[in-house]
Amino acid sequence: MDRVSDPTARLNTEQLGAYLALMEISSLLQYAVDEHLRNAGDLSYVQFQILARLVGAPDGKLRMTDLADGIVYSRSGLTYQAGLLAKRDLITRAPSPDDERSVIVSVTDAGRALFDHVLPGHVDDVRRLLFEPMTDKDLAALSTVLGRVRAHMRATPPRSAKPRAGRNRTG
Amino acid sequence: MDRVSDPTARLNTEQLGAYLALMEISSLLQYAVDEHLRNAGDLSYVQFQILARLVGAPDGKLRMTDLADGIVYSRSGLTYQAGLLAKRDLITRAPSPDDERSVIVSVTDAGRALFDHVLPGHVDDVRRLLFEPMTDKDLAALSTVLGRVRAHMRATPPRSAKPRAGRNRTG
DNA sequence: TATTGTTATACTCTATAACTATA
DNA sequence: TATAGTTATAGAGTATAACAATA
Repeated sequence: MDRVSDPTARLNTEQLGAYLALMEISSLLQYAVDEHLRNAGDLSYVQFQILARLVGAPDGKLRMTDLADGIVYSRSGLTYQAGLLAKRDLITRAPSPDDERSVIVSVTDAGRALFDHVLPGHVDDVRRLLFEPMTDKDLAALSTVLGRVRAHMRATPPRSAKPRAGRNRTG
Repeated sequence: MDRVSDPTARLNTEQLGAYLALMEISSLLQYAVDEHLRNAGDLSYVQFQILARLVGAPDGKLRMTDLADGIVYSRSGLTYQAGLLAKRDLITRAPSPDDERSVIVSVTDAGRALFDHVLPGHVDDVRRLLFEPMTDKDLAALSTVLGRVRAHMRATPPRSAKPRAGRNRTG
């Protein structure tokens, strides 16, 4: 009985609808965006995110660890994706001078060029699919809610709270 | 110049933020929900969706094609997932009497039982992560916007409009 | 010919564990 | 010991194309 939320509670009709709509929208959007990135630059969404972070970083450099944070991956998954990008000379990797354990990832000119090449279509997809049907009020409302939810999720025990014993969530 | 949307347009700061928040939220939610379904019932999200549709269908029966619609898959992907569910006796498959080409999928009692077993924790995850931080007004606003966006996406040329010649989306 | 579905196959991605090297 | 990252490996999921059968 030390649960924060009550597992016997239901979702009301409006909640259920919103949940399903959210998942459908993000799924369709992801699909569309993925396909565009693949066609336009042979990039997966994850690879695009890596490039985006690097392009937005000071000097176009970040440590592997910094890249991993927020991109959901395991470190080995990031190594794999970074390996693909490096093979195409879109990024380079070099040991950090400060901490020899760390690896500094840098976008190359080719990486920036590809990112710039792909970005307009990406943005266009998002605008066309997601924002086109919204009014300014819609956008403002959406921003408010999503911001709140994101903050809540980030503060919520990081996915599954494994350390806790006796997780009987389905009883 | 026959584009509906202008590819040179940018996303403003608020749009970009909302887009990133949406993707982060759905990603985290998907991750959490996926993990729960896996732990509680050894089900992937897709398998859960298949069961959910069947449970909600008249007589617990649907054709493969009906199942495929909306679940983003290729038909072979659906066959694969249905195969996994059938192997566990959670569904059965039989040729349709009406149209011998079609396959009718039915939930078994075991399938219903597993779905019922897993549902409360699933719902609880969604409520805890997504709806807990929302006010009633938030929910109402979100529903409105998402509903509009979903309708727009469904009406929009089904992902990538391949039939169109000369798709230069990244120029 | 078009539709429904399966199968074979190849590929991508992800996760785990073992490992190296530095702090 | 803890941290940063890689590698090996195995498994899940997906897509494509070829196929069979029915409409």
